[in-house]
Amino acid sequence: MTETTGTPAVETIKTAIEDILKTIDQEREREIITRRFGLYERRETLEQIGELLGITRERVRQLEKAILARLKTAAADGKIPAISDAERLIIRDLSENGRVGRVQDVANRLSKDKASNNTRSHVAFIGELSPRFVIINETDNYHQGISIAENGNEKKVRGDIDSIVKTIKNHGQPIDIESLHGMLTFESPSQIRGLASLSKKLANLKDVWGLAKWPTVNPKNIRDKIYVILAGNG
DNA sequence: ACGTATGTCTGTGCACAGCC
DNA sequence: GGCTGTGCACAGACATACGT
Repeated sequence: MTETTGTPAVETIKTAIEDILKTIDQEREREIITRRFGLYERRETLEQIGELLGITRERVRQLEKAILARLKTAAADGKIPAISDAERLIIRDLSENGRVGRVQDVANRLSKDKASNNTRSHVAFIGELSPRFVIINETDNYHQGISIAENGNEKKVRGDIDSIVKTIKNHGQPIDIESLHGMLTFESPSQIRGLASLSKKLANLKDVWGLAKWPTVNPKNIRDKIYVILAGNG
């Protein structure tokens, strides 16, 4: 296994993850967390971890829940100092980018390149533990996201995303971020951009946003692409 | 539409410690 | 010894996502 060194930000977050894991006494509990969140390798299911540990998937779920609750309390009480450096980095990044966005995009920016799966998992894990963030779980309609806690809970963020999708749908054609900002009541255009990036129903071309099914923002074949170029040239 | 994989909820049994 | 609370572990039922 080769160890590559990432950017200082990526290394800081990696160190935080290691320090958090050190606060878990039992080997078994560390295994559950690292494997469930894919902190070192790819994510594993409850079933796979249960098989490894010789317990049922349900017991793994119960343990995972209990461990996370413990870690969250410790993090909220400031008992995991290592987490604060990582928090600061993520908060700074989000503050510069609309206070909300895809976990993958945050990880990419911190990596100054396409982030590794590990780095993405690390960012998501910090987001899960820290009370300063809210994680938006991935579903059919949303990418995995991270938001500053002041933006509201997961449900609120999903509602905000939905309102942007609805506005674009009603508009009926691709629209730029500034125009959307004029039509909605979000604090900044970049917040709209961050929220919109979380929707799987939306796509953008040069910061002009539309429904993902519209070829004008999401050209799928050469005909669409030619159309977009011609339309762009008037 | 259907079967399969995965995750979640609920109820139950067992072991153990502390207390009377 | 009997009672009670707690933690651990499991099975079954159900919900949801996903692939065919």
